[in-house]
Amino acid sequence: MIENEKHPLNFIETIINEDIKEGKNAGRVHTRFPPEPNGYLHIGHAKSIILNYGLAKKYSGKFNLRFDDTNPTKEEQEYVDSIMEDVKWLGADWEDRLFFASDYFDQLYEWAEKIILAGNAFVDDQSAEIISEQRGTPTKPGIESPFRNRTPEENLDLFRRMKAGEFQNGERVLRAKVDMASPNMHMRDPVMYRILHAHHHRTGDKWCVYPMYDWAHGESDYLEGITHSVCTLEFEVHRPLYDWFVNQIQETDYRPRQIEFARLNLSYTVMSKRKLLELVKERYVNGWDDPRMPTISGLRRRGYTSESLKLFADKVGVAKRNNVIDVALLEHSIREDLNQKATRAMAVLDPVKLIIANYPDGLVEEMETENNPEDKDAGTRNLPFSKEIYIEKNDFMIDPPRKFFRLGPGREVRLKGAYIIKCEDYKLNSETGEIETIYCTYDPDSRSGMEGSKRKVKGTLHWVSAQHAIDAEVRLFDRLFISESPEDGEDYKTNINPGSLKILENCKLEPSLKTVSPGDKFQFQRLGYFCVDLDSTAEKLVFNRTVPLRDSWAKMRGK
RNA sequence: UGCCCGAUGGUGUAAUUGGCAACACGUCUGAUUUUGGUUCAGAAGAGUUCAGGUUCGAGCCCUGGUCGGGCAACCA
Repeated sequence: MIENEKHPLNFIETIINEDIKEGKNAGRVHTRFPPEPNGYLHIGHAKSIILNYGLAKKYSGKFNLRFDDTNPTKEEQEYVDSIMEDVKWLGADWEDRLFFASDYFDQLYEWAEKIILAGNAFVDDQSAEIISEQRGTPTKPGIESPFRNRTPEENLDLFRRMKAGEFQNGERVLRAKVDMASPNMHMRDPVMYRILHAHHHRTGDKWCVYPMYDWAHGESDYLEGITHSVCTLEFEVHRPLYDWFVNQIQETDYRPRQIEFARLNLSYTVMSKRKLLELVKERYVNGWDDPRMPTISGLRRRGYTSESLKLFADKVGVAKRNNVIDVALLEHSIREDLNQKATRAMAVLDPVKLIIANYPDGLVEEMETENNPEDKDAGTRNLPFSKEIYIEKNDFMIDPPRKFFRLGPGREVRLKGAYIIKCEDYKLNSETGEIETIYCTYDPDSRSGMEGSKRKVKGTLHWVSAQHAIDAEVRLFDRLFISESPEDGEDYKTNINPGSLKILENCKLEPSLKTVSPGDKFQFQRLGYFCVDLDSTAEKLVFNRTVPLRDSWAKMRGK
């Protein structure tokens, strides 16, 4: 349970091992994922979910999903629903432990009264501005509120009246009495409750005082028996306060422990909820689940599998230093997964007609082809072949360079799973000058499987029989931002990639793809991994390109 | 002029109680290949932020600097 010989321990596992060794919390491990329902989850959250759930599994512990819903002005049911869907999709199973911080409002309130009675919290009548001024700055100590020394009785009375709704928003707050001179700003008599006459998505209008994060979070952990409360680095300075609050209410020697790790950053994208919200609201993308978004729902729609995200999280690791992960690592992870699983298919995205002059008119042959060379159990299917086919426009060049292993005048090429053909002639469009038709002959003895097919031929092309082809729209995505770190400049929006979405209307697919449904994943041979989009219907098929195949030819040409 | 973190190839993460830096991605060769994919073989690339110290020996320990990040919502 402690060791995993495949991987060295990350620093959190090291801590957990020590805790277990020391017998802390009876050796239990219990983690949680605590999202605020004020936006959709992104791949950074995926890292956290996979980490927290993974720790629970590894140590035979438990994992909770808890919504941190202490601010009714920002939170919505829509987000709760999407978050649950995403966490579930990632395979993190909270079993019967779905919680909300709002479940604990009564308990929290009761504890707050106790802390008041103990003389460790007081009601402050001052405005937010004044309180903020008195707090000082990181280099200058704060000064104490004039209301700091009210009697517990007066504080209790005031707090009860706050709860009863006698005051307006902002009129009073409950503050913990810690230390206004602390070098840690968070210890300078932090606010525990503020007055918010707002409708809460779960508790309705029952409350008009709402707990602040620092007060609610650690106590929620405590109530749930969380042992290791994993969060991101920016909460590091909150830890003393986390511990202070737990100290106020602690009854046994059980203690939750906050551990901070570095959040995930990805090159060529933004990760803050605020910015993602902006992209959605200002229509730079088509919603939270736009396949270009780094959201979990966007990645899912794009064709990413949850397994690929786990592979990714594994490669990324867990540490405390700030990082920027190359998107290439994400792309590698999905290729790694899909290469094993995706059914291969023939699809021509930018078609040009090719006529095989010596192939019998009207003949249709069924070409048996394997569904996945990486998986023998995937079986085979038949592809119809005929005199007129489509190939990819960029698989033909009139005057090809030496290293171009594709079709050109006088050149021979293999049609994957079918015959070897030779280009005899071509015709250009009289107006545009673009290639319009390619004329070839085929070698009847070169059908796949025949002796004649064993010849060495430079290139192999994918193709689709013209008369059997079905039409589809294919959406190609590029990175949403031009810049590797779009948040560096003044305004990240100036770095938006105007060409991040390209829609191809006239794609030709092999007929077996007629009956696909949204979410189905394929490798379009020689092109990349594609999945059926949510917009796809039987009348109009729509595919998303998840990621292209590695392309050493494109790389050569780029140089 | 405060407090808290962090610093290892281009990127990310490792390095048993201190024992001459490993893995992954990326890059570059070559082989195989009816996907210019996959697979396989190999290469380049850091001497661990700097300066001292302890030690037979330091990426790991100590001291001091430098650089980077975080902290001053009635947000989380």
